Amino acid sequence: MPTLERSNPLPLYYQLKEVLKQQINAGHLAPHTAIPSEPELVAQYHVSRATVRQALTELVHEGLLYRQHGRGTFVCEPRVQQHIVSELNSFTEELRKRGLQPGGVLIVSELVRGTQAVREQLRLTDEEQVVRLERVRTADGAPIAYEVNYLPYPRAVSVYQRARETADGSLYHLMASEGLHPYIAEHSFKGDVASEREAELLRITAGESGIRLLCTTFDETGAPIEYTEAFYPGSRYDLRLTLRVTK
Amino acid sequence: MPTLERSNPLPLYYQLKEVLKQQINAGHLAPHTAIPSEPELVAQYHVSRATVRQALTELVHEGLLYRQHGRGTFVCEPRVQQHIVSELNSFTEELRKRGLQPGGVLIVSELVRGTQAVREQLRLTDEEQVVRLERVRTADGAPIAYEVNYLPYPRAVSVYQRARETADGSLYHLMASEGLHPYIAEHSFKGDVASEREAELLRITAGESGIRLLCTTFDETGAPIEYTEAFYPGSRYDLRLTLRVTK
DNA sequence: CAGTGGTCTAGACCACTTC
DNA sequence: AAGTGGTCTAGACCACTGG
Repeated sequence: MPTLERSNPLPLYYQLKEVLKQQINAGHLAPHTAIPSEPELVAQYHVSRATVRQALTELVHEGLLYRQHGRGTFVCEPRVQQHIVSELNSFTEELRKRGLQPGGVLIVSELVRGTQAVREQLRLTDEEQVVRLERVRTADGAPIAYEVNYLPYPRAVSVYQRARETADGSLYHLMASEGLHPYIAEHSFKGDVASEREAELLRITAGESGIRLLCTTFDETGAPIEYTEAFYPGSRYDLRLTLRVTK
Repeated sequence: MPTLERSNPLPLYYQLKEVLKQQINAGHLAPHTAIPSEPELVAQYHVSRATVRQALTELVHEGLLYRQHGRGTFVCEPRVQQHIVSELNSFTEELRKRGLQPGGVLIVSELVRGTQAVREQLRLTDEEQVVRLERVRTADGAPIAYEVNYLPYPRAVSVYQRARETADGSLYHLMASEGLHPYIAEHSFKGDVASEREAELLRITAGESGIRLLCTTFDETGAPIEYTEAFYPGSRYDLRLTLRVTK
């Protein structure tokens, strides 16, 4: 059994979380089996019950454990933790999970005024400009999605300067390295058909059905930091989400 | 300032949550303004700091507050709390929010063996049966979605017996009243076109584009309790999700 | 009944932000 | 330096589950 290090700068509850996560992922704790009780964890790891409970409560929120009053704490089935995030916010990670090589082509990177819809989403005045990135996302080299991203200028000036890096990487990773941290993402989408330009870039026929996605992301304070318009052909890509319902 | 009742069977941290929620929703606490500090709340409500922190931590998880180390705790902007849930799991509530009258027509309610896909999702053997509900969902009387729900039999026998109630109400509400509580929902969807049967029921033309949705819901223990196949015409319905990204 | 998680207290020290 | 949230302790009593 691993021990927690008090000399470690990481908090004890966090270290305990990592130990439990590791045991779950390694298969030492099978789904629906009980983990040690709270008093047992207190004794095993020499921490207070409050510290144990902080670790367990967060793991419950993250969907790795569930509690039953009077019975114990149990391991959840491994259904794709935080799939929502990896799916819609880090397209590249999701593809890697599926064994596909993520990539992309940066078609246009420019500074524009933006349409009214874009300015509204990013809460910009008519004078302010936006960074506009137009991309085709690929998996194993094959085009799978058409995507246009808008970011507020000059806040995202460094993303504009390093736009080429988004072609084969994730825009969200680039944004994070520039201090732009998505916290909430609002998606709206509907069934739609490909425009002629999209069909040409995705090598499909115009009018083919797919998903039209609009997404605005906000930082922790609710300030909009990015807006995306995208088209996913139905024949190429299954979106897959896991939504955790709060009781 | 409201006070917390120690004679109230509801926990103190829960009462405090409700008080703060009410103040936020009533507009007494504007977005991005700081709420009282933790020591202040301790003094105001005569509870320990741990109790205050439990209330605040849950409100942060629910997206009503955000914390900044060394600065304070602030009110989030009111972006559709738990929109994921209301949108995809309680269709009727979502429509009401939009000022539309939700309704539906129960076309078929039957006990069948189910296709292989259905039995796999619900983890049933070849012998076990499923409850199959075929519905058209409506808003202000106009058809907006075609939906087929499958539930394990005999666990969901009471849903089968009361199937008519799902026509104008929510299946999830009926399930809840029968002890079936969705905890996780897995959705997959893609752009697709309407079949002839769907087109007829939805009064659109066959081949019109829309979203094909597959959804499996699980209870707290990870046991599958419901499986849905649905089609939303693109011309009738914008799905709208709010995803909260965990840091 | 014993064991589990659920709630709560009254402290303590620390890291971070602001002035 | 003062105030904020972040972490942690060592207790306590309660409600629920199971044998």
